[in-house]
Amino acid sequence: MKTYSISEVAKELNLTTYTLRYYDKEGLLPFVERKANGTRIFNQSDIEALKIVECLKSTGMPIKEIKHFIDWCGEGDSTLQKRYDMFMERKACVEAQLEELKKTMEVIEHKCSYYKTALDAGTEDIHKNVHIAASLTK
Amino acid sequence: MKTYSISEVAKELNLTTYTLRYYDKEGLLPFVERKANGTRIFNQSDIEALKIVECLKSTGMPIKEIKHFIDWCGEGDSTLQKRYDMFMERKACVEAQLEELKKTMEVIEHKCSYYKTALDAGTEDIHKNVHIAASLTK
DNA sequence: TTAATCGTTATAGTTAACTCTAGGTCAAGT
DNA sequence: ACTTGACCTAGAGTTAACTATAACGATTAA
Repeated sequence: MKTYSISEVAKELNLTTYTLRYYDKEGLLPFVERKANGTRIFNQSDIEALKIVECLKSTGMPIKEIKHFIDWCGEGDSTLQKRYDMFMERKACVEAQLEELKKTMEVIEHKCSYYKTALDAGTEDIHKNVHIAASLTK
Repeated sequence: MKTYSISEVAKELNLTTYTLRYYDKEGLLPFVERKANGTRIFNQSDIEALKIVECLKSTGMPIKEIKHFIDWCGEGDSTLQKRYDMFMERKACVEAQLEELKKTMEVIEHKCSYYKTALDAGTEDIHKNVHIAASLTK
């Protein structure tokens, strides 16, 4: 089975070796094997697990909570409900984030067109006189 | 013209007075007026400006960069291009975030169904034997 | 008049997530 | 043999964005 060094994994996942060792220290990588001298040996499933860690992180989940999930995984079928509930909660959380981000996008797009108009006019004042301007072009 | 105290603004925007004073200290609220004794007086347009600050913050923009934008606003029409460019860049940034979040959502939803199946079966092993199971039901 | 409440500043403390340094081991190449 | 480079740990340092405290002033209700 193919194995990977810590720097290979770091490169693959766009992380640093510092970060990976930090994750390990925080208990996020209890499954990673070691050589006799202590060197970490990662395999493909370790990398897949790290991708889930990164996925949870990208939902805004703090590392301490991700550790709970990792712990549950090690406890077997008795924690299936907890893990299911966790992912359902993450789903709701991401849905809310998507909604928020869409609202943010609307504001940003409004600002883009605001500044486009101002830029074309050479002055922001164009927006102050918007009613007058509208009446003039009618 | 209606004015607002710092705690009223905090309540309205779901922030704390600490945060608002912190923003002020960081140069995000140079437009806020003061009473003779130093008390801040916010008006409606200050609140609107703060909503833009919050919008920029929700795109992941750091406070120091938001300050640049605030400074540009105070410098008038000579900075219109910079401000337009900034919002266009923010737009691209939010688009990228939306893409990322959609990918995250796919992974999370996959995990939800993974754990739903495991929960129904009472064991996670169901996924290890997925090929055998598939052949049995055929 | 005095106690509470709200405001102020300056400054210190907190938290999360890294990020780095020092000092060490070990295997490979010259 | 010795240098180079990748690995290790423990622990210190950094950064952003708050969050809290202390000490003070002004306003208001009892």
